[in-house]
Amino acid sequence: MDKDLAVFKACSDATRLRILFLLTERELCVCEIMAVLDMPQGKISRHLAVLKQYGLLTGRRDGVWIYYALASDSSIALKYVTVYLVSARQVHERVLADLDRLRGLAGQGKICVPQPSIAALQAEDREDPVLHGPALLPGDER
Amino acid sequence: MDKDLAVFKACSDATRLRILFLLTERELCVCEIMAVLDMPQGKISRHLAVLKQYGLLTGRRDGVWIYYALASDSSIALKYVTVYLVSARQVHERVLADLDRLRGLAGQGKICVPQPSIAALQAEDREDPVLHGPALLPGDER
DNA sequence: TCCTTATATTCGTTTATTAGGATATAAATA
DNA sequence: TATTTATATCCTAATAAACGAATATAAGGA
Repeated sequence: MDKDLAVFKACSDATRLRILFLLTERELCVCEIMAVLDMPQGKISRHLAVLKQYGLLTGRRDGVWIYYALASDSSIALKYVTVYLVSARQVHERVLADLDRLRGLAGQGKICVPQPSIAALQAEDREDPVLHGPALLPGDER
Repeated sequence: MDKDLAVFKACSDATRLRILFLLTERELCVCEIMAVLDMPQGKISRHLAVLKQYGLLTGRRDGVWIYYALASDSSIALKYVTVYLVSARQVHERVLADLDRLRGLAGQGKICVPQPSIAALQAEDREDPVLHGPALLPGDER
């Protein structure tokens, strides 16, 4: 029961819930989540740590970036929460807005790089500064 | 989204989660929950108030007793939580023990009265129910 | 090696939550 | 009306959670 309890605790914060909804779209790195939610880096990182600690997320490092994704079925509660997320994401205004913003960011290539390993190789071949985008320092607000 | 958030907050406490599991069995009055969980009355009442305030429970007064029951579908999250409760109640050791204890109590008739409606009928025989004032339920404003 | 970037973590403070104990209220009954 | 029972609420201390700001770490590249 403790694992289930942890899942509910993880979901009982507005920021974390928004992050979970975003991750129903695809795996995301921290800077993407920061950009969509418009929140400082430390805050996002802390919440991601909580979500991961409670077993809702997995993290995978790819170079400098760390991509987070929804964990699958680490507890009974998580199974149902996942189904909830996929279902409710099409209903809540705020979630829809967040997802729109996420897709918008991806199109402009301003934040991070969708496939960092490939992009890094391409960047070496041609000199395209737009791909790298503006520096995003911890604590930057937009 | 706020309603869903409230549901997760409501579920993110061990005592409240146990109460919710108990209520998958049937509606219960406070003293039954007290007896099963072996916790002081004020604590149980407070948690029930939280659950009701967050929309997870309904309360109905029957004489001196107030019976609480799971609310149905007051939000998207609650719908999925309810399905979770019914599914997970057969899995978690502690929940199984709680449910056993609940059934044991009912058999002995020591706590409250198993069929409150009968007690209400008995009361109606002697006195005109119209004379009774409106019931005060937790969370109601005076 | 040094610098930059992305991310994590620590620190101190503020703001919820929770619990225990005491008290209040509502209904039933004598 | 007074008493008893079931339940709700209030008060205060203890605990946990969240935040902003600052600092630390880890990887990549010059």
